[in-house]
Amino acid sequence: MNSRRAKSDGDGDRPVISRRRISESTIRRLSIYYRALSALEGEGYHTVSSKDLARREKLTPAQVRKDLSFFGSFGTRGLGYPTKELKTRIAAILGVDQTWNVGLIGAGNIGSALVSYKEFQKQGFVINAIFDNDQRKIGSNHKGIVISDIKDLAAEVKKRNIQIVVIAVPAAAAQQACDVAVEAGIKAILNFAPINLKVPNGVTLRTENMAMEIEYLSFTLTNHMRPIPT
Amino acid sequence: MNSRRAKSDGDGDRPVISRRRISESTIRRLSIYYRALSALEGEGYHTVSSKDLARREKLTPAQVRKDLSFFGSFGTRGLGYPTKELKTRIAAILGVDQTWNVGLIGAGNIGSALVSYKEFQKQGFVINAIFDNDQRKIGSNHKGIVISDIKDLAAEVKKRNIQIVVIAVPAAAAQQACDVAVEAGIKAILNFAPINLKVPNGVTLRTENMAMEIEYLSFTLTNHMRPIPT
DNA sequence: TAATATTCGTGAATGAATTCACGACGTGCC
DNA sequence: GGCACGTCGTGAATTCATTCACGAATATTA
Repeated sequence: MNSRRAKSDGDGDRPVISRRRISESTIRRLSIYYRALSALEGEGYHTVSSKDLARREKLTPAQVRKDLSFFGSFGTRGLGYPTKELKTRIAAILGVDQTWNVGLIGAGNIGSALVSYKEFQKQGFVINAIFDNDQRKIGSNHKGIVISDIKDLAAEVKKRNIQIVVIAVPAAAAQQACDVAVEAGIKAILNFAPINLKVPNGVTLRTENMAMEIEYLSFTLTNHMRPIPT
Repeated sequence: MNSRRAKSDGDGDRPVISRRRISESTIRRLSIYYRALSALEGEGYHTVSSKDLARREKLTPAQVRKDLSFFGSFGTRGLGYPTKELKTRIAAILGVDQTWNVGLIGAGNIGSALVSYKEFQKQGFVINAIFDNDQRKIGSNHKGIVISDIKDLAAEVKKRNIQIVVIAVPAAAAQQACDVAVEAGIKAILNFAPINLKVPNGVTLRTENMAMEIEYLSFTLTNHMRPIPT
């Protein structure tokens, strides 16, 4: 049994991110830079150096420069980066310069919290459909959004042009919810259930496992380790 | 006759960690193994091989073995790992074989959701104090827990032996909440505010940034990248 | 018991990410 | 202009993480 990783995407070879493979860490840091730049802009800074940015977010100047260099040359030697313009550029790279329609599966505790989560809205992620399979919830109004039957997900996805689905159902129901979303053609899923979901090639899945983070804390407390900052 | 060099007589079988630096990724995977083992135990497996575990969680067998080897030799050659015992061992390493008292700052949407989050309770993380600075909320009862004034945090931490604090307040108030917790002697903080908090040495901070995860999705959609599984 | 099949544990090899170090370029001052 | 200084952009060096590969130990079967 040859279990070497098959490169089975031979069919439609997409123009994968033109240049090089960008590491996950780099993308995460872009989010960090983006937030920092928003703050710096508010504080009135017109330019910012890699050193400033690094100190502010506890990174190294070299890393900031290297990360940004994957996407272009945005800085001016001797001066730094233009705050506002860099923010705009990063927004375009991350895709937060547009509005994304988000569908939420699960109208429970976490789901409800996400509907009101300001940070999502601020970045252009708009939840405009909620799905559940509980007949008592279906039809009721939640923060201005009527809760739909999950059976109607495919139809709603099409009607509302939903591009991202957030799964906030119990672990036992998560895979099924995921399958429904995939079946409807969704290519990006954010999962809050503490379980490893299976998705086909071509679908991006991110799992937000809150239990994992708190277990990390319990590990450091238990082992009296020197803490590792985020 | 021992052909291989005998283990250096010094640290032959030390169960204690701290020798080598354990990487963050390894700790995260321990959480994954722990959850997988719980499931496998429920499914009736008495033993599990690194291969099984790896396939189940989309990792490699070598990585599973390497991760576990940092903490000891738990397996039996030719057979695999004893499911139940390994689970117990990992629980001890992660510190989820005990109850942790958790204080929650912020009785808003996210805070409320966390109080009801089953996975926390299941792993022994018990929220037994809630703090807020909104006078209208203070004194009211939330799922059986009376909401306290954040001014009383230090006293409650002592009284209830709280070891972990979860911050679920708006970004603008997060650093202040964090400072109060640190001042009260808390050594482990889980932060849900989308901001980089400053903590002194000796305090472990983990930040759960949900916006960052959804931005990752928007990045992949924007750049038509090949998805990277969680 | 002996022969074969599994699977662990781990040093070595490889690969990936981070940091270093320096040339190039721009600013600001005299 | 000329000089001193600051900062970017990036190949090279380094550090860190993952995977390979194989000996040792155990299970299984005949």
